[in-house]
Amino acid sequence: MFRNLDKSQSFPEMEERILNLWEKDQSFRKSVTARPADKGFVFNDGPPFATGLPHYGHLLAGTIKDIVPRYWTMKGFRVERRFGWDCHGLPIENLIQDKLGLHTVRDINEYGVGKFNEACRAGVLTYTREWRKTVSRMGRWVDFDNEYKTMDLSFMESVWWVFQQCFDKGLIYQGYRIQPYSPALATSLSNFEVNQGYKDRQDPSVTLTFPLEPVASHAVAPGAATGTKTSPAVDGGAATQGSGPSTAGSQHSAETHGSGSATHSGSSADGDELLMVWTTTPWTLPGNMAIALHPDLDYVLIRHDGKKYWIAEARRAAYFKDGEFELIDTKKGKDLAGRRYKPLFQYMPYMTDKQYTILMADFVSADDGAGAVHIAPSFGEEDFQLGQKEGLGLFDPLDAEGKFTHLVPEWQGVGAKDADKGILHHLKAQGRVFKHETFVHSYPHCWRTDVPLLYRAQKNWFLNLEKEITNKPDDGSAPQTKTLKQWMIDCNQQINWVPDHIKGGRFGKWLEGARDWNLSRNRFWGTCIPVWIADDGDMLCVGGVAELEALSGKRVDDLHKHIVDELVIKTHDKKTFAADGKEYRRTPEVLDCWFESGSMPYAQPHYPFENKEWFTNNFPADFIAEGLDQTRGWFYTLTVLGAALFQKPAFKNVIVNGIILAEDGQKMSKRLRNYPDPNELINRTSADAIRLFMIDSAAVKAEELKFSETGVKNITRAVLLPLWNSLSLFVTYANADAGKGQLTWRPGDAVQSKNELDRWILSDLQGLLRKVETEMDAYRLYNVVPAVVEFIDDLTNWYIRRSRRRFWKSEDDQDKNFAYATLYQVLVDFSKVLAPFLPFLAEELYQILVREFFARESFAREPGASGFAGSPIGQVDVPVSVHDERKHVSVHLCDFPTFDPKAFDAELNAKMARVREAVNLGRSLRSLHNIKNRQPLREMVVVVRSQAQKSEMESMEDLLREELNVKAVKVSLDESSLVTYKGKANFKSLGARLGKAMKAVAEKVGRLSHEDIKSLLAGQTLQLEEGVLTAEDVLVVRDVRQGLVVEASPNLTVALDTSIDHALRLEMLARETVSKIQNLRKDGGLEVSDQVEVRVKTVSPAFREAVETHISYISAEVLASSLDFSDAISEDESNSLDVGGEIAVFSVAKKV
RNA sequence: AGGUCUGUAGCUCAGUUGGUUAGAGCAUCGCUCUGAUAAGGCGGGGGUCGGCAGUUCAAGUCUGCCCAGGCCUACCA
Repeated sequence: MFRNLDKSQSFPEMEERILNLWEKDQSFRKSVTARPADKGFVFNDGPPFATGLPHYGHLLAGTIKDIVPRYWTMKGFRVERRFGWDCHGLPIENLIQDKLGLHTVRDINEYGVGKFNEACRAGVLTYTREWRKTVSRMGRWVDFDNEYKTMDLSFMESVWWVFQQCFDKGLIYQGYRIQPYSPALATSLSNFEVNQGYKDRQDPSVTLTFPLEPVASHAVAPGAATGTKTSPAVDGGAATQGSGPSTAGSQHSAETHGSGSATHSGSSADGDELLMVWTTTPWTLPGNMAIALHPDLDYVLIRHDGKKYWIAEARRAAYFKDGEFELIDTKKGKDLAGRRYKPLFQYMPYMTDKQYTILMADFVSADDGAGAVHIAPSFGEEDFQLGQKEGLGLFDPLDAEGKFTHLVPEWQGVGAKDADKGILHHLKAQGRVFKHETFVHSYPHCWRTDVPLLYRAQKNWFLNLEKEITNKPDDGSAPQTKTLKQWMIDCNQQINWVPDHIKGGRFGKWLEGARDWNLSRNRFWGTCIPVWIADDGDMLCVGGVAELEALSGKRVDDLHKHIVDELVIKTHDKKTFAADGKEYRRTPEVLDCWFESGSMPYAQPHYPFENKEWFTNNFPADFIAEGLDQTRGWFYTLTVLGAALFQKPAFKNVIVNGIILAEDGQKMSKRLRNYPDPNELINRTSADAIRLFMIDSAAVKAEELKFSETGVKNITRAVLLPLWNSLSLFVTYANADAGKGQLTWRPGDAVQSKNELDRWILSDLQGLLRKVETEMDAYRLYNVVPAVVEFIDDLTNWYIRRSRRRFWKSEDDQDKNFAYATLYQVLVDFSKVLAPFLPFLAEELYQILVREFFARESFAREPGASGFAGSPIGQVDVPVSVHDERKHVSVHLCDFPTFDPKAFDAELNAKMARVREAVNLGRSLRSLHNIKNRQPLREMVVVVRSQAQKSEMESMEDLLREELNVKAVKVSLDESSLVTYKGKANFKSLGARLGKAMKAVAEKVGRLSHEDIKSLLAGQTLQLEEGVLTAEDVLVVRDVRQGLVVEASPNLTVALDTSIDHALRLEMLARETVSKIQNLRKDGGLEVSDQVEVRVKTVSPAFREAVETHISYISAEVLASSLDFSDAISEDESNSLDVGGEIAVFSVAKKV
């Protein structure tokens, strides 16, 4: 006996039950430990932030992260899955800041870093319970009990080790980078924060003029003109290299103001040339150090209003109308290189000969402005790069709050942006402003305080991607030396990306353009940069707790900032062991928390402090799955550190999922409420359906998915319900037949059916299996659902449809045994195939068909219990604890079925496909000619294309007769009487051969006669001017001959004889009668096996004759013990039948 | 602004090394079947394959430019 299915049960309820079962049985743990420890499949889970609730994006990624490990578990691998939590970083710091009312970095420092950090620690896991609930409810098996957290001591210790590895390889350095800086918060911001604050603002748009020094003096004796300044330049340059602009500034403030008119003395004929320069940030002008031109752009010197201006030729028209100027000279940018100009201000120390000269830069364009760029290396990315290249040094006259310092006395104490006006006013007075406008552009603002950001050079810790690394191949091959970046690019080539285009596209391009990674953040709650620095600049990098304890002499059980900042390392002379007085203090920054995420493969197993051997065998990971937004995030940081430490990729396979949008195509938004709450939807529809819906979409190949509830419902209808109905049919009949006890088949018996239909569905299942294996091995999840849907269609709409009578009223017990054995086998195997995708429904199938059944069997074998055959119909209540030890407790502990070539029969599949095509053509014919299926027809003709197909089709004659309700099937090879042939050129075969003659031949082929094509089909050839035609070169088009009921496809031609005589009409009425009585049985709530007494009232002679003629057929079909005519039947809408005006009224009563 | 992905039926998407009647599912309309009933089947309508140019005997498919949308990146002065 199988458990009788509860018709009113919902899928979500079933899922809840399965969750309890898994919990009770410890199925997840068993599924892991049942597989050998030395056959691991490593899955790494990217840790989410628990500062918010899980949304559909997480559910999608979570589903992928569940399906793939479940699949490989069933393939025999041990797949450990530990959940992880990302604990550090700005999201939690911001939350806590809001909670505590701390607005700025200064506020936090005053509040106390220790208290602040402890508040972060206490608040970071707020939503973990909700996460666990939702993730589990979706059916995801992941270990929450052994979760890892990035704030764990062991995790942070491994991160230190990773940092130390990089440090020891010389990859870590300190340097400047231009960063967005919030003057209000006195801190630099991350890109993420910057992107939140873009908005339009008005800024000045100013064109300035810079007088050039005479070319002669410069060209003849460049040293002479500037000779007096050579020595301070060297000093200044050296100073700025190491310790920044402020010290340099204070040393030179007085003596360097002289460049103006004094050096401009030799005002020659050319001395009045003015270079036009455009800027939108006047506040950066006190930091101007040079002007950049593009070497290959043309610049023109023109005279206007008595003055001479240099401007990019392409920009000239934007400033000077035709006819209002006189062209004096044209030069390439490179011909102006090195010329000196008169600076606007004299605040800056003199640091290098290149200061206040024209430099060459490729980034200069003539798209707008004047084709000349003002360079302030402290205040712009490109300015900084150029400054580095040319050795300009830095000059940043702003304090921590973005206000000018004493270095710029006129505006001392004024905020940078606020100084724009004053600076412009000053320059106008000096006659240096050619044009002053205002324009609106998108500019980033501080997302917390709304003030415009400044871009300025900040000192940071970097990972050097250009540093060379030599690997240590473990396969004995020769070591190779490449830059870290090149290693990253090479490692990427070894990764299997799904979809493939990410490898060379988005990710590959990003790698090629990658720049040194800024690792430091001036924040509080994170893993600290483990570098201690002495007053003389000497650095110690600490790589673990034991090391820190040894160096500091203190016990350490937490590595957070407020703890380790207190630890001062005092060193000793290596010879005398006397304290040498050097004190090392930790550099204040914490690490970018992406560094922690990228360290996850090492930090989760606490490598190398623990699990050393395991790690050696299990790196890189086999599989990860994350969203497209991780290209610059986790995918990148994993790759950088994998390449830096081991010159290997950190993962072998990755599935990249796309963004989930709301049904309306908009982003999902809590405010707009344009999507259903995930938990509510799961409880309304089912996790299985949601899983399958998400997997059956482009979202598993990095494209976006419009989440639609209709889509989820469609999955329920296309997959869950048909499967459930199939199970229901099987259980219903198996239980009914079990009560009768005449069948020899028992669940678990091998299928030995000779029935072609049985062999076909088993073969078809093998085809599915092979497809699923192929796609899963390639991580193409999106190809699985279509194959599953197709199989379900084969199963329900052909196998079960065709087999229904075999279960229902087969007189052949042997064939019935075959049918049960086959359907049982198919359902059990199918449940295993579906298990990774539909973990709940697959489990329910398995529990009902296998585990519960065998539990009852063994229960029934106990004294006093009855066996399978003798059990009463109905559910036998067996405690779950009683089960057959030979059977796995869960489908997820089973092995994934392996493809069996012996059971796969491609020819049989093709044959069945042809028969189904014949049936479809026949159905189509009936439909087109308005002939109901219940009307039997005399004959159908099937024309096939080969002798082999003829005998094949003949062997399926019974099936065709039954399916199409025809009395006889004639299979033929000659269709001449049914269709006429026309030809169409086969471009594929002819095109390559004929080339340009193609068009002419195509036309000739179109004009070929019926006979021409017939002879081609018979194997002859046709001679044309352009060449010889064979059957292959012509696609045959079949035109149905007038007046015939014929349908043709390339493979088959089907004709129906539609003449209906009296006998056929009676048969039709008999079938209508059966159908009507069956419906009345159903409406009357009768059991499938109930006997009935039927009475009929009719005045129609045709009906009377039909019932009398086919009384035994009708009685047998409807299980009627009696069938009588009677006039004493009260008629209503429901019990009367009207076929073409012939009317009958029925009464159906259960036989007592 | 740059990079990248996407654009095919009302909707969601397939579409092989270029080959001539461009497919499927859903939706819709019509017909139909059924002791699997939260169903099932058959058929109809519905397309200038985002646009323009090019290569070719032949372009949804290849190339170039443009348009639209998404994502990532980005204050080019």
